[in-house]
Amino acid sequence: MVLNRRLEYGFNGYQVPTMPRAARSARKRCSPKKKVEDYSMCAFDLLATVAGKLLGGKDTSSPSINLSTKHDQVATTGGNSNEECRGSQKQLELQPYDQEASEIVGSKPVTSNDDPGDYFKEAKRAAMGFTDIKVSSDGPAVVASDKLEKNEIGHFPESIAVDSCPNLKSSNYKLDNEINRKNVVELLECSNAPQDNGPGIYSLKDQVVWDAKPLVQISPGSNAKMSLDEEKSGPCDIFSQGKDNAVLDGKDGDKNSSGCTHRSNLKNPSSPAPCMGDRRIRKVLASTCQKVSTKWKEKLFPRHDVDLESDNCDKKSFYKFQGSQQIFPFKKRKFFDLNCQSNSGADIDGDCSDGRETPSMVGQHSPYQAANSNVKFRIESFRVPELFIEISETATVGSLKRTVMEAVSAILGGELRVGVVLEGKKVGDDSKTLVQTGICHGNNQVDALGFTLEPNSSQDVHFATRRVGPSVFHGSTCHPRSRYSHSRTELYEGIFDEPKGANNLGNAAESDRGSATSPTDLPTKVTSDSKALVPFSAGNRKNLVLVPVRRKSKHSEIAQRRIRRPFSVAEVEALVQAVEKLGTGRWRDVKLRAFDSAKHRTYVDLKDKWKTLVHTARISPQQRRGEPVPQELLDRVLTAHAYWSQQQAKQQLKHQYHGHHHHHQPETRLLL
DNA sequence: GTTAGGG
DNA sequence: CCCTAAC
Repeated sequence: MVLNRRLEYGFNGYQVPTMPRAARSARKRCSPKKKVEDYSMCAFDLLATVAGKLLGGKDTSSPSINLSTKHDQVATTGGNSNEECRGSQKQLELQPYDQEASEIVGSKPVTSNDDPGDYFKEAKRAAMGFTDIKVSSDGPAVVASDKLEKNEIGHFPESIAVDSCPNLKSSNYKLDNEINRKNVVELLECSNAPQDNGPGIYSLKDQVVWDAKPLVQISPGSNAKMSLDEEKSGPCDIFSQGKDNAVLDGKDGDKNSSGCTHRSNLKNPSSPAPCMGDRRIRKVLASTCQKVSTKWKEKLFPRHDVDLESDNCDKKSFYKFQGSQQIFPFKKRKFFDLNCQSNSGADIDGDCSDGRETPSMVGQHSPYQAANSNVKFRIESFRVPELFIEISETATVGSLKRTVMEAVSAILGGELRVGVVLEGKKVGDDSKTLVQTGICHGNNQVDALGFTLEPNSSQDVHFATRRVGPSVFHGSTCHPRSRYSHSRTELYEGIFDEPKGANNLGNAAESDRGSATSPTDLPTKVTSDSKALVPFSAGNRKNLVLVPVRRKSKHSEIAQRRIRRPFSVAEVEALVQAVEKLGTGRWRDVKLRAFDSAKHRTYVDLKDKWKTLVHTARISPQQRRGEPVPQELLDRVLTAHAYWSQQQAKQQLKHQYHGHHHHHQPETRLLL
C-alpha cells in the first residue's frame, strides 16, 4: 500500500574519484588490546585494499594519522610522537587535494584518547570520497528536507553529490530521470575539484570496472636502485609515478619530477605524462587482483599481493599478518612492494620492455625468467559495476542513500571474481603468463588493460544471466537477515546521519539525536521489499554484477561489525538520568526514553554502557580511558546502581518470600 | 523482541 | 561491541 510508484535508479557505476595513496595509521593505542576487527570489513576499507593499495601502514608511536591522496597529503592529525596519548587534544586536519594549495580547508577536533583506529577509519572514509551522500535538487543546493518525494522544485532530485571530506571535494551523480526515465545515476565529475583535473577522471560509461593505469615506467638498465632511494626518501608512494620515474632515470626524484608527473597525471590520467619518457612500459598492477574472488576478509590481509610477487621476493614474510598485535596488516607493506619489485627487477629491462617478446613465444619462459620480468600494475581507480536500484518513490532520501550504500557495499562485500580485459577482449586463460597474453607487452595502450568484477557465486551468475524483469525485483535474491541488515543499517546511518563537522569523532549525542533522519524515515517498510538489485542495462553486458542489496546467501560472508562509537559525556548524562529514573532492568525503556532517536544505540548498547560505567566509576581515575566522564556523573552511576541493585534484590527476596510463605513482607524491612 | 551476562 | 541463553 505504501508503494504506488517506484523509481528506478540505474546506478551506472561508482568510481573512486581519486585514489588516495595511503592512510597511515597510528598504532599506539591507549588500550593494549587492539583487535583487527576494529577496522575490518568496512566495504570501503576493502575497496581501498583491493583497488589501489590505498592503505599503507606505518608503525608509529604517534596517534597521528596521515591521510593522503595520490599525491598530496589530505589529512593529518597533529601532535608529536612522544606526546602522551591520553588527554591531549589533536586536530584532524583536512587539507586540500590540490598540491599547490597548502591551506587547511577543514579540521575537526580529535581527542587523542579516542581510538586511533577511528581516526583511521574516518580518514579513510574521507579519502575514499564517500563520507556522505547529499542530494541536490539543482546545482549545489542541498535538499534540506531529506525527502525524496517532495523537494522544493517539486520533482525528484536531479543529482546526488557524493561528498568526500567536507569542503574537500565532491562528486556529482546526475539523476537523468528526464531523458532516460530510468534515472540513470551518472557520475559526472568532481564538482569542487580543480578544473585541470578534467572530466575524464569521472566519466564512466563502459563496463570495464577497474581502470588500470601504469604504475611505473621501467627503463632498460634501471634496477634495484629504487629500494635504496626509498629508504632515504621516507614514505614512498606506490602511486607515485613521478618518484619512480625519477629514480629510474637516475635523477633526484623527490622534487622535480614528482611535481611534474603529478600534475600531468592529474591532468590526464589516460595519457602518459609529458615528462616521462617513452621508455615506459605500461603495466597495470594486478597484484591486488590476482584472487579477488576470495573472501574480502582475506583481502584485508593481502596475501594475494604477496603471492603474486613472492616468488622472487625474499621479503615476503613481512607481508604476513603477524597476529592481533599487528593492528595494521599493511605495515611497511608499501615499502616492500617497491623493494620486492625493484630487487627482483634487476633484470627488469628484459623481455618485456624491449618488445621482443611476443605471445607466440609460448613456453619459452621458464618460471625463473618470468619472475625476473616483473610487471608493475596499478589500479588507478575502482569502479563498482553497474547496478540497478529499485526503490519506492515515497522513500526518503535517507533510505535512498542507504540503498545506494548498501548496493555498493553488497558489490564490494560479495564474492567477486576478477576478469582481465585486454583491448576489449576478455582474457580467459588463467594459465597463460602475462607475456604470453600480451599484457606485458610494451606496445599496449595504457587503457588496453582492464579488470572487471563479476559475480562469483552460482547464484549471482544465475541471476546475472537473466534479463531484467519485474519478477526479479522481488525475487529470491533478497535474503534479509535481521542481524545483518540491522547491522549494516546502523553502520550506514552512522556514516550518513552524522553531520560533518567538529563532533564527528567525538560527541555524537546531540548529533545523533538531532540527526536529520526521523524515525519514520527508517527504510524498514519502504525498502524491505525493494532492495533487490539487478543489472540495469538491457544490453548484452557481460560483466554486470547482480547483487541483492542485503544478500547474504553464503555463510562465507562475514557480518559487518559495527563501528565503534564511544559514548560522549552528553550521552552518558542522558543514560544516567534515564537509569536513575527507570532502573537497570528496563533497557528498552531507557532506550526509548533517552536514546530514541539515536539509531545506533540499541538497548543492549545502553546496557553495556551502563555496565562499563559502573566499572569505570569503581576504578581509579588513572585507570580510566577514553573521554573523561565527570566524577559527578560517575557518582550518580554508583548511587543509581546501588539503589536499583537493592531494589532488584528486594524484589527477588520478596518473590521468594511470597513463593515460600505466601505472606507479605513489608518492603521497608529490606531497606537499609 | 527483551533481558542478563559472559566474551 | 558481540554473542546468546533464557525468557
